[in-house]
Amino acid sequence: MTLDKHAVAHALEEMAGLLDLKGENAFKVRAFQNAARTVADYTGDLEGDVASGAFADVKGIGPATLEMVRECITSGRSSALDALRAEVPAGLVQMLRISGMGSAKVRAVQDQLGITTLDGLEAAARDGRLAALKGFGAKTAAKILKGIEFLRRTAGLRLVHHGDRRAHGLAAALAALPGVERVEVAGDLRRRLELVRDFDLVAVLTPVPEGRGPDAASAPSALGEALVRGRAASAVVSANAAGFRVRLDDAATATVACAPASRFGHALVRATGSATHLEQLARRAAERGLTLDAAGLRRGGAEVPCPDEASLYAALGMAWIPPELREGTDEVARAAAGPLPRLVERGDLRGLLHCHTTYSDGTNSVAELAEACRALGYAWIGITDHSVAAAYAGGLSPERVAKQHAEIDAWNRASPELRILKGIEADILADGQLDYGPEVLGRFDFVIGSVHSRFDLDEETMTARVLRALDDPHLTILGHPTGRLLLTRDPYPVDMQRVIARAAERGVAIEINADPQRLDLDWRLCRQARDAGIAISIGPDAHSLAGLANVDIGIGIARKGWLTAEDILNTKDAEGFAAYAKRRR
DNA sequence: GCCGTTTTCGGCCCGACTGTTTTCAGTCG
Repeated sequence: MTLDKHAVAHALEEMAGLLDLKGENAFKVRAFQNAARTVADYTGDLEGDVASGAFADVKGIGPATLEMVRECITSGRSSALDALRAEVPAGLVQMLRISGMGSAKVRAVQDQLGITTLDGLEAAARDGRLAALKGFGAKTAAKILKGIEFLRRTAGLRLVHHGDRRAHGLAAALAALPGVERVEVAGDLRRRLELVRDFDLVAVLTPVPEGRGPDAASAPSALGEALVRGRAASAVVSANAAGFRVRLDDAATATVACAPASRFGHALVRATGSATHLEQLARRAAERGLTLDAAGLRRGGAEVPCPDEASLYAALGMAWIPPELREGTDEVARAAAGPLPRLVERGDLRGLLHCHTTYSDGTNSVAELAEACRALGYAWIGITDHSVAAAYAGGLSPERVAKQHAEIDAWNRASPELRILKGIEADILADGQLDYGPEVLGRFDFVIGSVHSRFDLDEETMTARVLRALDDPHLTILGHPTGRLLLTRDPYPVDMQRVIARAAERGVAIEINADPQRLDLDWRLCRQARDAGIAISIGPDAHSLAGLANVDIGIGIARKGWLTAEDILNTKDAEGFAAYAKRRR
């Protein structure tokens, strides 16, 4: 088994963490982090280029990182990583994920208290031993306790794009087995929830011919065992005629419902809907003299065939409900009352908003991003590098802004088929001001304003900060409005009700930041924002060409929030979007 | 560990903030 580029990048990242914990040179640590990013962002054929030697010429890849990548790709493991794993306790690696704990503090805990587990750290934080350490104190101990609580609360969850890769890998392995006709990924992933724990799949099995006994090869338990033999799963947890459940290598489980083609629609609906959605469907069925449960859809004793989902919803007298909506809010009642709105689709987007170039912390040039967007079929792109206050990200001085604008003007003169709009992701400072003055802000076609620092303000102060930014007539879009980093950091405290009201009043759009770590605006607030009259933008927050694909994750969130093409700013043409941005000035 | 070159070792993104100190190390974005 070999590793794909994401798994290789993850291995390099883990290597960096372990080296850091060992007290290695910080630049050596960064070299592995840089290599991880280089691999994750690599758009070429990684396996082929490593084999041919071309990958050795990539900037940031040297002898040690090349060897590690090569080994991961050819053998699926890294001897250097295995050696370090044996040396550094796993609990220390977990501690690195606690906000406020870097390698220095973790090492202090290990060296001075002999603690190497989260449980041990928690006990020391509670009984005062931690606060007594040099460089620690009561506030640090309290912050670490909060961090441990966060880790426990999010344990076992994974980001949606990681879930996609894992589930589709399993689905492919299952689909390759004899007797399996079709496999679909269902469950939380199909509903496009931002975080997923376990997986649900539906498999259509080849029917057993009349008069012949059950085909051992395609019985659910046999399929589960075949997955384990093929190392796609680690163990079969349970199995019966209707399906099986396997454990994956990381303790998550995958439940596979097995159905004949005539009941595929029913199985997919069951495996996709939230519990509330399924209860509402069952009530609806009962109202119409039908029975809907795990066994199928029946009228009297007779099964109603559901070869696809539409036939099941039709039998219940309602329109097919897109999977993203099946959360048990009001989608069943709405679908029963009439057709649902047509949700936004990738093909509706004409422009791409929010991406970073080499001018700040992106890895591709303006021209490379523009070229890639043209190839993806976009008509325009809004470049938004970081602004001057974001020093860590190489934020643009006014002089660099002028240089970038000259480059964009040259592109636009030479390449009319894809227009570049001049944007900026301006920092919202602690007092709510944007970090450029009106003169510089006025040079941009549009401005995204985002909070990137001082997350520790209380809710009142933070809300006032964001409201003041919304008052700035240069602001076009409020970027990632709560600052959350899924599985890493909770949202900062901000009253989103007041933010939505003020954004509506001022005519400022709100972003769905489509970075899978953010997905912020949360889908649960999308309808409310739209109903208040707020336009929504979908921003990949791309820092590389690979990041442009974030848009697809963002589309899932927008759909989950019931948004249509008309609600989304990116569906405008370039002139329409530029005019939208100008009207507040 | 990687880069870039004045080709063999010095520099690597950096400023603000916090909690700890009582002048600064550690963390963050």
